Amino acid sequence: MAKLEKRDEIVRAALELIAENGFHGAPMAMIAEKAGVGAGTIYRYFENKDVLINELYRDLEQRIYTVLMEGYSPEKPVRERFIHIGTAILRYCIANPLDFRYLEQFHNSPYGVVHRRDRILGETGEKDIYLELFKEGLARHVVKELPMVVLFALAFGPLITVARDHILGFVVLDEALIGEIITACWDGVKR
Amino acid sequence: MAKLEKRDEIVRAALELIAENGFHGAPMAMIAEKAGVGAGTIYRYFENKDVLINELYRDLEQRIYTVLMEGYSPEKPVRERFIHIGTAILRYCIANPLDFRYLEQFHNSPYGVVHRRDRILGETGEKDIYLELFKEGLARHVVKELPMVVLFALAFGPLITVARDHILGFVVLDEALIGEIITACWDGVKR
Amino acid sequence: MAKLEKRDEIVRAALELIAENGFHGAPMAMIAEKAGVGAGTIYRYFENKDVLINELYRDLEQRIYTVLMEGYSPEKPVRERFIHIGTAILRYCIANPLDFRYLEQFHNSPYGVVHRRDRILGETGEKDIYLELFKEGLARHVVKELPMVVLFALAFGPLITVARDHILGFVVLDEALIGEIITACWDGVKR
Amino acid sequence: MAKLEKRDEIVRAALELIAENGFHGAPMAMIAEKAGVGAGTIYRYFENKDVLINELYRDLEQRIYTVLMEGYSPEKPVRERFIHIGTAILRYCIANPLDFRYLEQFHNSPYGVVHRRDRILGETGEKDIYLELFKEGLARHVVKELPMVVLFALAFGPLITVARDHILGFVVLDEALIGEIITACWDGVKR
DNA sequence: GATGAATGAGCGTTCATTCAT
DNA sequence: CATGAATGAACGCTCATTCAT
Repeated sequence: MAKLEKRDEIVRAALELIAENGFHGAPMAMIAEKAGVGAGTIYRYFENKDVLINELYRDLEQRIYTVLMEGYSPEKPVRERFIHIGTAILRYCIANPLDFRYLEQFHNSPYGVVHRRDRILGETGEKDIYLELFKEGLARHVVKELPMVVLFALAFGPLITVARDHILGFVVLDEALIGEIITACWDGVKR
Repeated sequence: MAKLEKRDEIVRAALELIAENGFHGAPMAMIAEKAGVGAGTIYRYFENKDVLINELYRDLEQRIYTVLMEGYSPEKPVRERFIHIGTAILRYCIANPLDFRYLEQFHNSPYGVVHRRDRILGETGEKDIYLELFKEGLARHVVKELPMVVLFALAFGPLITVARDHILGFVVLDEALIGEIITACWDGVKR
Repeated sequence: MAKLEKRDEIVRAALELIAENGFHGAPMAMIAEKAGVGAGTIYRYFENKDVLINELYRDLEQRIYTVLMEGYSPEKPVRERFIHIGTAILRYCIANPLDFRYLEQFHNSPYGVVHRRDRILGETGEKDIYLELFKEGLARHVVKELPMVVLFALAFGPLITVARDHILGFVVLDEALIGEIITACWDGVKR
Repeated sequence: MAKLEKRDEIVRAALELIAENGFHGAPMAMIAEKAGVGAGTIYRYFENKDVLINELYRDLEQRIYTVLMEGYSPEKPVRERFIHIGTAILRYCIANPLDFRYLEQFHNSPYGVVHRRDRILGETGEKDIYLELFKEGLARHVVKELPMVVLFALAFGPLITVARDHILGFVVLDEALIGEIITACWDGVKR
């Protein structure tokens, strides 16, 4: 097994276990077993469990960013781009429930708070697409004049909630419904 | 210290520690110390940690329900009632950040999932106001024809996100902004 | 409730709980509840749990001694007296399984060892009947010339084992079988 | 320390502490300390305390069975075989007092009851030698016509009692006395 | 005298991390 | 390098005992 393969196996195992059982439901020994490596080996790739959790998050964020950007054209109107991203996010969560569950575990934990606090200055990641989008929307007077953080909440908040409800089986999101949801979010954001 | 005082002290300590550090950042011994009681004493009031967590949640839910219902008039139009509740929720979260953090910890955990699943059949609690409200809104054709769960998400999702952002200091919610946010949520929900 | 009644209630409750669940299966609080007294009250009658356990044992021993002596005539032949006592012991164990279970718990525990060690000098209690009986048996040359302790083992050992087996339901002891067992024990002891 | 050595050290420490102080006088931490290992290490070899206790019992039973069978010839007369086994048991108990004390602790505890109940159907282990022996004895009309359980009691009960008395120092069993005791047991059992 | 709420030491067990092989 | 056995601090919880009422 090559070095990168091994790291990958560890990350995959950690993702799955943490997504399904939360942070305490994923002891290092269990991650190691699932990854097919020795328990000590994990520590060659990640200084400790915290680092593993944070790097896994960063990996995931990067992966999602790439997906969201597929077919994204900055020339299109704000509304269309908004719908593109929202739809992509929802589709991704539905197609990758483990990723979504992991992100939730992460955001709702001390890790998430620290992460957010770090973001406050140098914003990076998927939020930035929204940032750019909303900046343009504000300039063109097509979105409401609200703080960026609020616009983000109006656009993103409902998506998280429905994605969770879908994964837990409380609602079934098909393409039609996804479309309606994103439109409704746009209604909340648009001027 | 009277009997009820002691129970209260335990609940307060648990709330604070769990809100700030999550469930595993709040060992029973630490809760006991913060509450100023012996470790064993907690078990006179709560059968075990799970029970403590669930009762604390129920207490909180009850308290919030009472606040939300203050000044609520079922005769008023759907829109007005929607705004009343949304505003009350946001104000509560801002005024009681520990309560809000606790609710988040709870909802994003196995406890929360069980709780939600229980709700699906015999719905009870504060959500029911929304339920009733949206049912009427659907009957009067003033809200979008979407599954109840989705309407909840559109109405509630952004509130959670902005409340968290406020508590973390990413935005300052004043009365004016609260009003604008709730109105925007209504835009997302209304037909 | 009179003072002696209360003591009695405590002893009865302790006997039952310890007999059925062993020493750890009988917390002081549970004994108190079953006895219908406050937990602290037990400590007015018994200095601590060890004392309670030992006094309970002494009570039991006394009670059994009395029963064994019923209809016992020191003038009768050694063999007849042997059979009288053996039969009485077995009947008692069958009729009072809780007492028997308690005695077993006691003997097989640090308490029992201490108790036996205390006995080594000033022997007292039910064993003494045997002691006297065997002394006479030796003098009259009707029992084997073996150390007293060994005679005791030959006479008493099988009774304990069958009593336990009866209580656990592995054999049913009726009067006929009891007679055969005691006779067999006599065969072991007699010259 | 090799792997098997460590398991052995744990078993030895547990045997000694439990034999001397009973099950609750032998906390895992104390066993670990006596064995010269960390507390967590025990759990690499035994799933939990119950498993440790049961495996230790099984080890012991196996060891004793081997000793009892040394020089045992199934062709010899019933009486001779009875004496062989009885003598071997008594010698073993005297030579290995800790083993004997452990067995007593085990038999007089919930573990022992479960074990006995298991035996009642599919009998296995050292008792079976007696079983076979007594079956033959009954067929040849050399032992009394009593239930198997009672024959066991007559043969085995006194041995337990004298072994305990020897260990506690109430009697000194030399080879001559052992011979007399076993003969006396045979007197109890034989027709 | 009687009570039972309060205590905290001690239990069995888990798991992130280390380090000899 | 990779390993996984070993570690021990920390956890949730119990219960004999005390003491204010």
